[in-house]
Amino acid sequence: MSNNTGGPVAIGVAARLSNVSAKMVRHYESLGLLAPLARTDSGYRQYGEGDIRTLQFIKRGRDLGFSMAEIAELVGLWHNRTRASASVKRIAQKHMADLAERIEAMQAMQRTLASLLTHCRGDERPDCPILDDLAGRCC
Amino acid sequence: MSNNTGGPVAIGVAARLSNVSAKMVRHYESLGLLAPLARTDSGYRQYGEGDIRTLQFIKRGRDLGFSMAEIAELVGLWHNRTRASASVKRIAQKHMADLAERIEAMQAMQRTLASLLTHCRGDERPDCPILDDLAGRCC
DNA sequence: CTTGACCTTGCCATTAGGGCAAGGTTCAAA
DNA sequence: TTTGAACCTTGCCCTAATGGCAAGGTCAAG
Repeated sequence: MSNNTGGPVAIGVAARLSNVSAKMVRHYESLGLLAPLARTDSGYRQYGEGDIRTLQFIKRGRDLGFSMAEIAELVGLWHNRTRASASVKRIAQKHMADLAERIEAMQAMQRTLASLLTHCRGDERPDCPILDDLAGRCC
Repeated sequence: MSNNTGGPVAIGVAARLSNVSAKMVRHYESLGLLAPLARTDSGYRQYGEGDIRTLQFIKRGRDLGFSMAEIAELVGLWHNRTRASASVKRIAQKHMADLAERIEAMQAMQRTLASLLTHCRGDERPDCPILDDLAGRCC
């Protein structure tokens, strides 16, 4: 069922199957996220199905905004059959909190900018409340 | 009214007055955001009031999330008395749009994570819907 | 045998800074 | 006068995740 597609593949195929660039596939390997890879006699890396699945796992984690450090932890837990799901949940909750904090900071910027934008005519004339604010509108 | 605090100051004072690290003050100079600086005989940089105001302008721009490239444009417009406020407004609107896009991407991550988190018990047991999702829950 | 697509390693660039090191300067206190 | 602290200088390395390029080796089809 799972090895019906044949043996190991080269990096280009692994990249296409995981939707990760070959460059980043090598990078993830250098970060220790992949088990030691087989090589052909000529030095080409060989990726098995487990490697492809790990790459897909990493890709999905990146798409959800996890840092590489967090993904390294998650991959470790994924490969550890005696993990506690609490460990995974803790990482995900921390990431949620990080996201919330960053979103709030950006929303605060948005609010200030929105206010400035409503006051700026945006015409040919030089007077501009946005520049006035940046220059310290209080003085 | 404006030069009542005396002449040029050294980088540490400029840094404190603008709330920018001395390191970044030098960096902004290297980016061409400051007018050519005077130096003492011994090579110390000397900052005048205009330089301090420019540093404060940059700081405020950074706090609002503008990139250095955008700030360089804004500083140029600020120093240009014949600018059109439309040019400033265009930059600010572009930045607003960028912020909105990034916020939406992060909110999408949040939604997915929130859903996964509600399904994960987070106890001692290894089964974890979060890992299942990362591993490609469809298979 | 050639050509083109693929692979290898390695280095540089990006953003907006932080940090450290080695050395020169300034000023005030002892 | 000397000394020490606090300040300044340049320059180099580090971050996170990724793109890009270059020089060279490999493989398969024509």
